[in-house]
Amino acid sequence: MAAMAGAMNAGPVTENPRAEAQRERILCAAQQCFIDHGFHAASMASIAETAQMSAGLMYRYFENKNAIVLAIIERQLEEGRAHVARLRSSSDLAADLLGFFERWRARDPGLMNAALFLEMNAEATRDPQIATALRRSDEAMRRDLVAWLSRSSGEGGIGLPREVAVTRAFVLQAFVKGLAVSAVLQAEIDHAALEAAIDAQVQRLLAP
Amino acid sequence: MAAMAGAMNAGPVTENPRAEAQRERILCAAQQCFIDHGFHAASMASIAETAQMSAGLMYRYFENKNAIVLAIIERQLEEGRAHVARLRSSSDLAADLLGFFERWRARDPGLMNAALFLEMNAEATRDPQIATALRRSDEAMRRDLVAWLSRSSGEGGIGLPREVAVTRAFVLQAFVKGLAVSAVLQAEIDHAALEAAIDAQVQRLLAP
Amino acid sequence: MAAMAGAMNAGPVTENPRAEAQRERILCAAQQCFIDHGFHAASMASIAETAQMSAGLMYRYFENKNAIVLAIIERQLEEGRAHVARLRSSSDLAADLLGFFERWRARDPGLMNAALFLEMNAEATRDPQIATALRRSDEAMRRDLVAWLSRSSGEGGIGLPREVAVTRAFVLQAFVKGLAVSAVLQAEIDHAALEAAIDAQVQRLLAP
Amino acid sequence: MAAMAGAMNAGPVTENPRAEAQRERILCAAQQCFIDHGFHAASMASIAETAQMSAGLMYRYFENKNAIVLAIIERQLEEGRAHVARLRSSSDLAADLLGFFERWRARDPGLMNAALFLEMNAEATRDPQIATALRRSDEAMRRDLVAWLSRSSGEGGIGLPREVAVTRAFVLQAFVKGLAVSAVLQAEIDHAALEAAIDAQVQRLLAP
DNA sequence: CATGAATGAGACTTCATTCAT
DNA sequence: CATGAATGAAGTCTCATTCAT
Repeated sequence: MAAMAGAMNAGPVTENPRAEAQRERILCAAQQCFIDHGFHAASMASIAETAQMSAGLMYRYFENKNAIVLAIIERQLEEGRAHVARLRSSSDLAADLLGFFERWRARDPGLMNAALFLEMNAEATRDPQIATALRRSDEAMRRDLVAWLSRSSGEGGIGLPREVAVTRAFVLQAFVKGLAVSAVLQAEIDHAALEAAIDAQVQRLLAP
Repeated sequence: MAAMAGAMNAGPVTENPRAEAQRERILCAAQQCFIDHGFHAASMASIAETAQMSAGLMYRYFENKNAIVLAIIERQLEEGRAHVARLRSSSDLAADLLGFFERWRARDPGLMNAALFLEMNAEATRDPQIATALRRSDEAMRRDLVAWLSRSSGEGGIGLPREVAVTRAFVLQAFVKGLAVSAVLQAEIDHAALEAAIDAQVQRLLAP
Repeated sequence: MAAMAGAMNAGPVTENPRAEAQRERILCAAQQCFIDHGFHAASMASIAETAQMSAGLMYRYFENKNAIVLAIIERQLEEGRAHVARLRSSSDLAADLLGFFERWRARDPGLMNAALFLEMNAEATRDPQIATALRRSDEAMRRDLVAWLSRSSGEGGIGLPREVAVTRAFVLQAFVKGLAVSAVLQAEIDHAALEAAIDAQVQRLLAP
Repeated sequence: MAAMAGAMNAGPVTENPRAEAQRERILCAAQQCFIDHGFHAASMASIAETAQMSAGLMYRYFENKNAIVLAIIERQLEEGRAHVARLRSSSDLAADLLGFFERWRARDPGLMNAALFLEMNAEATRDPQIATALRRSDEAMRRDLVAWLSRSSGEGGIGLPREVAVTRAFVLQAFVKGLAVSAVLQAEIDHAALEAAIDAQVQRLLAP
């Protein structure tokens, strides 16, 4: 079973390591360019230059510029989802929220980039493929959230009734997204006070 | 104060009504195009067609495409700020939040468009002019919010201590922004339950 | 009636003389380039240069390179058809055939170009739009031919029975096309002898 | 004579059978691709894929794409010429012409392809190498034709005077080419009537 | 004031060809 | 002998912007 699961994920990686490394190089470069200039303004030429390869070569690994955009989006979404899976307690959550905010504000490159996140949501309004990807990821995250909220506290959950958990998860997601938006303006805000406020919010959100 | 603010904006309005009408036509067209295709993908030609005028004429009223983008952004921000100014009680707030969410989800054309809002925030990351505009608007809204939160309830406020109000305002803003983001995916959500959850959030947010 | 017919043809011409002149410039340039390099090898840039305008401008008058190709094809076909309409007697035909051959061989620019004709037929094999255009023109020419062959000689026709005329028209068309193909190699051939041979062929083709 | 002709072509065949097999694979693939997409639109990559070999390998057997085109043209010409060599009587000729037409129309892969034939003639207009190849083949076929037409009927010929034969051969060639052109449009035509018409044409063409 | 024709830069993409492995 | 990754040039097309009319 574990082997199978491994095989399922490893498939493309191990099948052709060289190709996968190239895809990786392209995606990293693309991510940088998209962050710097946006999906539309970033040119294939600039991505190629960042990836240190010819523009034509990228078409061996991606059908389209659009395919690259999609891949970047999927990637960022997966990364975001991984964070949710790690939640354990209410104090975790408050700390995480504050942590995310600070890292978004600092434009930590290891995290889902806030500007990219906003742009992909805006684009979802117009591109059905992106909308589908986003919706799927959004729902998956909400499912994880609901599972965590409705699990008993003995099992590392919060112990909310299921119906309540669904709406709370939605509100929580909205709050997280809002922190991402707020982070892009890099407003100066008192850290300790913010921590208290977020903490209070979270308390209420997780209360029965 | 109100007079000053009015005077600052009124300049172009009273100077030349004809020109202002033209600007208005262009901005309406541009807003539609930007919503439909995004800031970059919308072409000057499509805006001109929507505005039923020649492409060249637009350059008589706006220096370039970027100036139109900026103007649209300022416009949307002003509109958003107007809503905040009307807040009076905590029940107002909860109802407003739910109302905004539903109208964003329905893509109500009379409201600040969610996709546009996301895109302008993303763009603020890259364009200092947009960043400044957004930051100014954001701070103004927060000031209004803080004023309302810290005014005594006898004067139609909430009566929070000033230091507390500042952070609460920030958190509240984040929550509103998050609702805008959440609205673009048009997820199905139980309306009554959401109302309850938002209400509870607001209660906490406004509690002493 | 004449006025109507005039209006019908003049439509695009008189509607916007400037635009029509530009289209004409483009088409002339395109024809030259297509003759010189073929439909595929001729670049939009080379056409633009020949037409002495920027490449981008051509897209104001034609949606596509393909649209230009199509227009050129239709144009050549119309021109070809006009010749058939003028046939009156069997001596006309023999003289015309020889005349066509010589002009094809000399690459007379005022005539349907042989290389272009071959290429468009080859392309008809792959592009349904071109196939349709060619087929329509081919059939129209054959109808004209049949009409002429089956009209009584008193009315300037040949007086063949209708069923016979149909096949003869087909064979005659094939022969004409074959002369076009033969012309591209510019073989040296005794003119007088060729005239006699063509004459004999035509005699037989028009005999009862 | 036959030995000499054989020797001229045999060079590469006997020198290295392996290499010749590879060339053959490439040429078959190229022919298919050229028929499907035309000389220009067919890519080396598609030819390589059809030939089930790497793109790079083809350059071991052909200097460049143009060399492949040339080889394909020579090949098709040889094939065409082989048919002429088999002519024996006037009834042969009429039957052959009809047969060719039907097979061209049906796009019989075993026969010189009509679209390819047209394209190579068009290209001969621009590429001197192709022109030379075509002219040589054309003349060779005409010589064969003249030989047959001027041979006495006792020796399986038609018995025309030589000067007459030259022109008749030219006209006959033109007619055959015309049938090839006509075949690409795949017009519906009454088979029996066409047979009669072709027969009559041929009668006249071979008459003294 | 208004038009829309015109330009030129630049975007995406394809492809013949080469070369390290 | 064979591969296929890599390149660079070239091709089609779009678009913000200008300017003669």
